[in-house]
Amino acid sequence: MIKEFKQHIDRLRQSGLRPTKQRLTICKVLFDRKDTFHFTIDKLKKRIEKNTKSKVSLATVYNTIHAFKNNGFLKEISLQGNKTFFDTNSTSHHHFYDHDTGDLMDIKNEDIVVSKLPTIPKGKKIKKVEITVSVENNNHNQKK
Amino acid sequence: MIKEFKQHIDRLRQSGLRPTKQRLTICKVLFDRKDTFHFTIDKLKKRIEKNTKSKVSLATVYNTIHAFKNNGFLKEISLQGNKTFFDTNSTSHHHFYDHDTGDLMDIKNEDIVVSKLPTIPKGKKIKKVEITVSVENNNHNQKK
DNA sequence: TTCTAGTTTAGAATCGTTATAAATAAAATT
DNA sequence: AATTTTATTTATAACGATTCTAAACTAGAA
Repeated sequence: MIKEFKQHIDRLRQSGLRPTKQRLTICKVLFDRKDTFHFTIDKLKKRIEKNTKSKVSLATVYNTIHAFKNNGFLKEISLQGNKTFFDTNSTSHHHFYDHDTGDLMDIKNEDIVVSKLPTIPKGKKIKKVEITVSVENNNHNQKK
Repeated sequence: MIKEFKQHIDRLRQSGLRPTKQRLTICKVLFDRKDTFHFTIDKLKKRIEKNTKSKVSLATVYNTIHAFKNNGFLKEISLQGNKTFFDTNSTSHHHFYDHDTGDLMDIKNEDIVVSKLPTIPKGKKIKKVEITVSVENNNHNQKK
């Protein structure tokens, strides 16, 4: 029972976050799976409701996701439009964005190479480089 | 008088948009200048109020900017967080995002080279590639 | 001049997110 | 183990950005 959560408890403690019931519930939903995935707050809330008996308030979902993001458990993804996406893959990587379906897919860091970068503004340093490759169906804008 | 707007009227007509007073006012504010720039709807509204006698309702600013974007007069810029930026430079290019000040700066297309791209998902083609280089002050996270 | 479809407008509605402040729970102290 | 402290959770209010609505207006066509 406790064992099930041992790793999550440790990780939370290491970041100075108290391992509360709610946070462990969210950890389970986010991290106890083989593959990483992308989500919006809204979708996560629904997934929690569907997959666990615990109830977590919307405010807590927001609080927790931000705490997780600030501690490097999650990445926030920049996308056009006003939807905010998060990614349980917190390693350095990039994304395909499917314009037709709204799907996001990871691009491994080694599958994309930037061989020339512009001069960085004076007094500044690079914090991160984000690349989004938008794709669409082959038959877009086809003449008949 | 009319001459002043001739080019804007032509461009609007070519896109099937009626050259209304409001659209021409916005065209003037956006395009009658030497340099391109980045803006939010909010900032544009204020600029219109300050630089012209005409008044344009907020709803019309939204309508017009979306029409302009859909017709390729403007680019929408993807950034983390929920602020939506537009760019009067509609040519293909990328951006520096200054994490400390919130400033956006253009990166010319030729100043950044992607020499390896991942395999595109089946049945899809690339629509666009967007690169955002986030920068921050050199002294960030410095130990004293 | 009249007609019609497109456009503008103020204001209401909606959406995602953050703030508030009271209740609760975890950890530290006794 | 009881008490105190501090962090966390919660429902709900508030907020800012954006979209919707439907009535008034206007450009261009007939």
